[in-house]
Amino acid sequence: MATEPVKVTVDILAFAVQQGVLEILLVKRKYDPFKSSWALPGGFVTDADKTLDAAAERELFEETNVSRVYLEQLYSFGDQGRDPRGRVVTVSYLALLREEELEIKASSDASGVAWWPIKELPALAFDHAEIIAYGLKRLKYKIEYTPAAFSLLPKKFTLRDLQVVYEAILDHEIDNRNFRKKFLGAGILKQLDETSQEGSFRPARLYEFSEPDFEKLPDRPVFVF
Amino acid sequence: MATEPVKVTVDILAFAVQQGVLEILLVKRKYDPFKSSWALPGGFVTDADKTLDAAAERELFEETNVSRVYLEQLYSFGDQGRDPRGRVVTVSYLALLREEELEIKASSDASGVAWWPIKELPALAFDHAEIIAYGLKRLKYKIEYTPAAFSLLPKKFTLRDLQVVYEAILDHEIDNRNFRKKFLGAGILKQLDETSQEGSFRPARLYEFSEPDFEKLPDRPVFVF
DNA sequence: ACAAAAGTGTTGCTACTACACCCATGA
DNA sequence: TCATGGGTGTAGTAGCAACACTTTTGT
Repeated sequence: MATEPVKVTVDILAFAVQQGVLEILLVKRKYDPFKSSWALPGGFVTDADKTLDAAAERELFEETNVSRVYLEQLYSFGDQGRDPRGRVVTVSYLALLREEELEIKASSDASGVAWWPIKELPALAFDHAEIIAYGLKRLKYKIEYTPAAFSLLPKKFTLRDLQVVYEAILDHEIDNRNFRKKFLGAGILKQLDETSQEGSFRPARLYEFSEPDFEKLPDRPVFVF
Repeated sequence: MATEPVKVTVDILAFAVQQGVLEILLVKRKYDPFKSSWALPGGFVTDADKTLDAAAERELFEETNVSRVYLEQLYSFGDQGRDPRGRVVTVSYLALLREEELEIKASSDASGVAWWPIKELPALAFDHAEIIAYGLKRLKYKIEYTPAAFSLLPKKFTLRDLQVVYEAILDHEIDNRNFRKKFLGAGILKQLDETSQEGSFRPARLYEFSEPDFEKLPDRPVFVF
């Protein structure tokens, strides 16, 4: 049973919704293989990483300087031949970033790190197109069955902001009356006394997600539109 | 960035429902670490395994002599210290076996391979108790949102057989009128002209799962009870 | 005729969809 | 006063939970 050593990487699917568009973070590869192709941020798991989650967190931080984001393991890819350097098993992670936090990214090595609209992806290294397709499916599912969408919004947001996130990810329009009814009825939003003034029209009320209220619900609500 | 080599294993959570009880397949370890503890079947990924799925299939076959079963990747575990031999990343798999096929298992090295009721597990090696807990959660979810339950039943089954599978996995009783109504209404069962005679009482009609009919449905049915 | 499991309907309620107009604000 | 996005209600429908008795068979 002598076997070539296997290498393990974590790759991160970092999503954000910016100006109503769902985008994913990609890096331009500096070395072969796939030199100067776009690829998912990620890298090898090291002894310093106590857990796979920690490795993903570290890799994401190295690219974006953002920490404390929503991070969740998705799926592992390990087909032979997916990396020309040898057997590589990649554990993929879903990360959800808030638009407000994205400025920070610029402070990292700006060259070769960019947000790409999910509908206009460039050619990708390795099997990363396949990994993104899988992750996108999971993301659509997650916002319908978990409060994951709030990880893409600032602490205070309007109902319109929330709806924009759902529409960007699900890729279709939603009736705003039904949308608001479901979220307001779910009892997981705390209405604030503040409003958001965006232009010369009626200001929108701000809300916060209430994690404790969510946890107290007898059954998990479903946000299917 | 010199790093100890990482090893990758696949471990299989093989479930079956026998006499109305949900059971999982465990093996008694022959070597250290955890010698003679019970553990999940599995082993290292080798060069001969073209994919991780193939590695899981191979490992399962080696323990049970069963092939062509439902097999699906669940989650990867890679905390430092979970294996005293070094950094080991384990990709866990869910396998669903039909009661009828289980005889075959005896033909494998009988010593140290056994089915354990999920509610009466022995002490387990490594972090396998945690892996099983995770897999069980996923299994409960899967039978409510996918036709996975049919992978635990023979090709021909009665509605009672199907209900027994749901009750064993969900671990609670279900109203049989509502249960039958939902499945008969879903349009995914083909009623056969045969019946199953089990004793001195009314014979039950046999059904088959119709995969094509399931695929043709406009939206996925939900089997929540 | 009896024991055992198979099989069957209804009612009330909840939750969803579809749909169009008034409100508040700054310019 | 106008332009802009914020915010609201209802009616019809579909699907679910709760609930108990009759049917078929072998002995």
